[in-house]
Amino acid sequence: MTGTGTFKYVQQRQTAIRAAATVFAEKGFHGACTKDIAERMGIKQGSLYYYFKSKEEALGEVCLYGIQNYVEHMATIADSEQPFEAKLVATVTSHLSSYRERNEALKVYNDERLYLPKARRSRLKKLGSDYRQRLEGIFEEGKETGAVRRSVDCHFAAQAVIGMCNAWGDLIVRDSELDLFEVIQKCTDLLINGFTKQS
Amino acid sequence: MTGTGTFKYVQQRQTAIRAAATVFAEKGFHGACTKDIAERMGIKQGSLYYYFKSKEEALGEVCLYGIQNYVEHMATIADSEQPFEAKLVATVTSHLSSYRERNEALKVYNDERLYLPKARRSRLKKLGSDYRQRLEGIFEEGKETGAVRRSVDCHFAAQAVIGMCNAWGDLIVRDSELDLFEVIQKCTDLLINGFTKQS
Amino acid sequence: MTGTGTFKYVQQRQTAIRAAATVFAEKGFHGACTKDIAERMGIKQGSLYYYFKSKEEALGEVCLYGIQNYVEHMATIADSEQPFEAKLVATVTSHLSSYRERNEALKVYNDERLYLPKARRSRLKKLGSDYRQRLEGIFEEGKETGAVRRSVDCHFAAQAVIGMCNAWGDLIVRDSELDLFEVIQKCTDLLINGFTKQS
Amino acid sequence: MTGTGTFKYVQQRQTAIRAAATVFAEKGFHGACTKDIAERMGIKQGSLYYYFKSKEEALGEVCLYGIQNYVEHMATIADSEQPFEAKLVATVTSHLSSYRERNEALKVYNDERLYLPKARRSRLKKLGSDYRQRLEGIFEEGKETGAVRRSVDCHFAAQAVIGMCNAWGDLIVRDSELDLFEVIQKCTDLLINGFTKQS
DNA sequence: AATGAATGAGAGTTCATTCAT
DNA sequence: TATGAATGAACTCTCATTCAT
Repeated sequence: MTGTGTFKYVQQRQTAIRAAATVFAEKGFHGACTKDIAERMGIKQGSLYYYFKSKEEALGEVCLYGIQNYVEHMATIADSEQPFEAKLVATVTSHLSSYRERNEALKVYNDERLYLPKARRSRLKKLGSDYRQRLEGIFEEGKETGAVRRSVDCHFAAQAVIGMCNAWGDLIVRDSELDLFEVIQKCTDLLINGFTKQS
Repeated sequence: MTGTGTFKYVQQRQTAIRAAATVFAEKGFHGACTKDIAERMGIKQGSLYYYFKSKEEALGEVCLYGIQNYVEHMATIADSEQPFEAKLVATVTSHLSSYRERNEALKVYNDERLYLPKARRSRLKKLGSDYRQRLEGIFEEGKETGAVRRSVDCHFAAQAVIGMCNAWGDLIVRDSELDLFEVIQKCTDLLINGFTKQS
Repeated sequence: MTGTGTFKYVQQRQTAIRAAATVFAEKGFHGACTKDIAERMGIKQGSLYYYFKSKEEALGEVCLYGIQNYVEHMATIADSEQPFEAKLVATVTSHLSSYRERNEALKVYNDERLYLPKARRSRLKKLGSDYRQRLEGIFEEGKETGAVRRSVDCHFAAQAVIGMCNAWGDLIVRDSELDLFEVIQKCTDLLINGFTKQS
Repeated sequence: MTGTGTFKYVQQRQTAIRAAATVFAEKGFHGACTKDIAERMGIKQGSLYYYFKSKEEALGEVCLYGIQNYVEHMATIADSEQPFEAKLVATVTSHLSSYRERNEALKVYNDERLYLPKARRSRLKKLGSDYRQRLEGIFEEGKETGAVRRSVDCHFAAQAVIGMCNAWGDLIVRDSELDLFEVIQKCTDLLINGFTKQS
């Protein structure tokens, strides 16, 4: 790996990451083989190793790519000056939209990251924790302004939002006909109002 | 294969299924190897094939074991004579409790079933659909009795409940210290009331 | 690797070690391939791994096999009650005979042991040092009894004997027509008398 | 390939040969890789092929470089007008000094030459035989002048000298603290007088 | 004179699976 | 009912080599 800096190199590496994302998402890390990845980007199997030191490194890069900018989004949302409900909508929108755009990479992050070597996994974990903590912060803010019920456990709430988004994310990835905005709207409605009739 | 029906045979097969569940849950179907499964139940690799025709069959059995009685529960719940909210609580309770008892098998069903050959997968799918449809039914009933808001999309609602339960199920499997009943209570609270202040 | 204790297992493993010795001796560790080893013993490549965890382990076993009983011989010789010259003859005989019997394994020990992982290498090194030290001891004894000139450096002498035996060992392995006893006799003659005319 | 004759080209090729020598000496021919060689001389892997047609050719050049001038030395020594013992000292000195200067190349010649294609190997072999024959000649001369015992087998003697020098050469390469002249002196002492007390 | 990119052959290793015992 | 031994296919990874630039 010499031409690490070249324009073409950087570009091809991106292609490789996306190809890996697709294949890992479909077959899982262990079920996928490097040949599939290489073929998907139009090179031969061995050539993949010009871009990744190992299959594992490819997984790492895919995971990183998957969450990176969705974690960044969250920072923007959390720091913005909006009422609670707007922030919640923004969060769900960002999260689910990510699934449409970086669909596979995000799915891979969720399902396969645990096959990463410890060192790499904990670096990613930090990013994930940041995300959850900021979301918790949004709920706490909501409690202070009175938008959120006092009885709500903010830690639980953040986890639940993430869990639900990921569950729907899976469905979104699998079924490309799903109307993204409908899902977003219904999710936020559930999170805000629950299913039962308001008295 | 002589004593296929023997008591001991049946019992050992159950042991095998549970061993497979554990191993598949931890390493995924492709990441796991038959040797691991065999060792976990104290027999040698080759002997596994006395109980399963193939690794794939083992996966099938695990998945079936994973959802079987939780689907049956649902039938009971749906057919019972209770108000909407009670049925919802019962559903969440049943679903999450399953994760504590058959934890791994259920996780395997969720994460690995797609590696099953088509025929087998669609048989399981039917069970899954049954489950979702009955849950949808509960929501529709709720609407009729006025317990559920008219604006709620029952299909979406059922999916959302399942998604959230699975997301928490994952956490439950991973972290055995989580208080199951607390989770159940908070989930139902969210589903019923949402997070925002009731007016 | 289960049947570690079986008779057949132990026997086949020995066969494997000898096959590996032959192949490593001929092509060197890195130049050899596991397929060659397997074929030489009449099994398929993959089956080799029933007997060795890795190619490297095979190398380790070959090296051990190569020096083991020749180190043991040396202990017997050193502890025996013979005059210096008899011990020297015995040493050269034992060393060179080993090359005829375990020819390849010994060659492999000499040429390839440095490709072993550190841990294993140092365990072998200890055996080698033992050998040299005992040989040194023989020379020191020789000095005391007056058989060896006072000016001789015993450390150097031991090293030289070993070096010469290995050099001839190589030739012996390569050329199976060489008369072993002639070589032994000439070597000891050189070591005892040198090449020049006695005054 | 335009500037094949250029001064810079010739010089770089020498650098390449020496780099190859070092790497082959350390890892063996098959254990070494062209990337290592390239890196050691500060160029990229592919660029090596500007200087060598193949890895094998590199090995050939290294071997040649290794023995060339030490064979030439021998011619000078053999043709000189000196008594036997002086010639023997000169031979040992030349041989062992070579190890200090061209250490790796000579080691490579000894250990790896057999991986050369036949044609090239036999060309080198001729050089080696020349060397041995001239050395044999020295011993025969010695016999005629009465310096060497009549009972000595000249062919064996030459072989033994070479063998011992190579064995010590190995140690010299490995341990750079060894006092070269001490080794030379002790070797010649052994070859001339043997280890036992002169009567 | 040198390099980045790619290739393809082959290596070591793993593993589901089979089968005689 | 279970096992030891073996297999063969698949997979990851390495590397000598090529070639346009």
